[in-house]
Amino acid sequence: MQKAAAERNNEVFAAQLAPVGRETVQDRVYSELRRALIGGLFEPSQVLTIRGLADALVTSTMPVREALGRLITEKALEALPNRSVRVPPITLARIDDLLRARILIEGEAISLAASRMGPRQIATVEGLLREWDEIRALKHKKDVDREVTLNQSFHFEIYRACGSAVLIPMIESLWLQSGPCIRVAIYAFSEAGEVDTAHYHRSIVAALATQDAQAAREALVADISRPFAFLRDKLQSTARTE
Amino acid sequence: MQKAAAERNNEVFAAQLAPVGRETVQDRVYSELRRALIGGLFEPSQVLTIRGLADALVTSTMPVREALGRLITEKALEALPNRSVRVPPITLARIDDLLRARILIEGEAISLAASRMGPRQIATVEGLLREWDEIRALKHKKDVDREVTLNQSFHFEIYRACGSAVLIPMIESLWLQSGPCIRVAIYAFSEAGEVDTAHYHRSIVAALATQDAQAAREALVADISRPFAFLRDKLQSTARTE
DNA sequence: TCAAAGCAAGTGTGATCACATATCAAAAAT
DNA sequence: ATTTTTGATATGTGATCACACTTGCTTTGA
Repeated sequence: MQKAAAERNNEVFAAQLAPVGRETVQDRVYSELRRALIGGLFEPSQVLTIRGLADALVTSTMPVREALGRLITEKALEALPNRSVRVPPITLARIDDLLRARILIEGEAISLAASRMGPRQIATVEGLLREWDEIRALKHKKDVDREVTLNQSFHFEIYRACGSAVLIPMIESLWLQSGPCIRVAIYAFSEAGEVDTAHYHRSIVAALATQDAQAAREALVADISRPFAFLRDKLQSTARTE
Repeated sequence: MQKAAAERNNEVFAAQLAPVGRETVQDRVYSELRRALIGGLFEPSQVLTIRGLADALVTSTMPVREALGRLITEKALEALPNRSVRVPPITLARIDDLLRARILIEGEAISLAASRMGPRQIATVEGLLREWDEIRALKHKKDVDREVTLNQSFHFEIYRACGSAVLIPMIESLWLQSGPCIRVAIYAFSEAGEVDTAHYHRSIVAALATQDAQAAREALVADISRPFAFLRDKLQSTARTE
C-alpha cells in the first residue's frame, strides 16, 4: 500500500507538478477582508452588510457571512445589538489598550526571534529594507498601500522566526484591530511631513543582527509606539469632529 | 419623538419588565462548544463533524458550521486539509508554547488588575474561594466539572478587573486552547494524589488584597504552571502511547 | 404643524437542497 | 494473498428560500 502511494508520488514529482491547493470561496473572502482591514481600507465605525460585501466580492452571501463571523470573534469587527456589523470606532482608551497589548506581545515575539534568526532570515529582512528604500527613492508619495504591505512583511518575517504558533495568530489579531487606526495615523503622517520610518526598522535589524534581544525589543517598541502616539495627539486635538 | 420613547419606557419600567434578549441559535451553539472545550469535554485529536454536532445539539447544520468556523479562527479547533475539523492534538512543543503565552498575558492582566481591584471585587473572589472550600469539604472527589467552572470564574473575575478589552479575549482564546490539555492534567492530578490547589489561589488573593502586583503575578505563574508541568512530565514518561 | 401609526424596502438568521469530495469496505484482478 | 478498483455512504461547501426584525419614509389623525 505504501509502495503504491510512493509510486504515484514519483509520477507526480517526475512531472514537477506543484500542489494545486483547495482554497474555498470563504477563505478568499476572509483573506480579502483581512487585507482590507489591515490596510485600513475601511473607515472606523463603517457599517458592513453581508449582501453589500457579497455583491462587491461577486459571490453569494454564504461565504461572506461566515467570514464576517470569524472576523467578529477576532475583534476585527464588531457586532451591534441591531445585528449589523461595523468596523470598531476609534477611542482614546482603545488605542492605548491596543498599543499596550502590542508592546507586550510583539515585544516578546521579537525578543524570542532575536536568538533564533540566522543569517538567512536577517538577509531576508534586509532585502525588505532595501526594497523600501527603492520605492521611496522613486516615487515621492502616495504609494501608501505598497508601504503598508512592506511594513507588514517586515514585521511578520521577524515574528515568524519566534517559532510560537500561539503568539503569531494573536499578533495577527492585533494588527487586524489596529489596521483601521493605523491608516488614520499614516494619513496624519503624510500631511504632517513624514519622519523617517525606515530609521526605526534599521535599528531593529541592527539589534537582531547582533542577537541583542533587549535592544530589538526597545527598537520595536519605539517603532510601533510612534503612529499610536501620533494618532493619540490627533484624536485629542480634534476632540469631537464626527 | 424622544418624549414618546420616554413614555413608552416608563410603561415598561413601571411593569418591572427585564429585557428579553435576542441570543441567536449560533450564539448558543458557540457558547456550548466553548464550554465543552474549556472544560476539556472533548479529547485532543478528536474529530468533530458538523452534522454530528448538529444532531447532538438538536439544531440544523447552519449554526454549527458558523460556530466551528469561529472556533477555528481562535485556534480552539483545527482545520485539517481534508476539510474536517478536530480538537488540536497535544504535543510537548505546544504545551510549552501555550504556557509561555499564558504567563505573558495573564501575568500582565493580573498585574494591571492588582491596582484596580477594589474591596468589592476582592470580596467577590474571596467568596469564590470559600465556595471552593465548601464543595471540597463535602464531596471527596469527582466533581471536577464544578471545580473547573469555579477555577474559571476565579481567574476571570480577576482578569475582568484589568480593564483591557483587548487582553481579555486573548486570554479566553488561550483558555480555549489549553482546555483539552488541562483536563488531561486534572485527571493526572486526581490519580497522583492532589496537591492543594486552593493554596495557590489564596496566595493570589493575598497579593491582590495588598495591591502587590509583582507578588500577584508570581503567585499566578505558579498556579498556572503547575498543571502544565504535570502534563509535561506525564507526556514525557508515557512517550508515545497512541 | 407635529406626533403617531402604517407601510415598504432592506437585512440577518436558519433551513434545505445540490454538488463535489472524502472515506471505507467489499469485490475483482493480478 | 496482495493490490487495485469500485461503489455506497458520509461530509463540507455554497446557493437559495422563508421568516422575523429593523429602519426610514409616508400617511393619517389630532
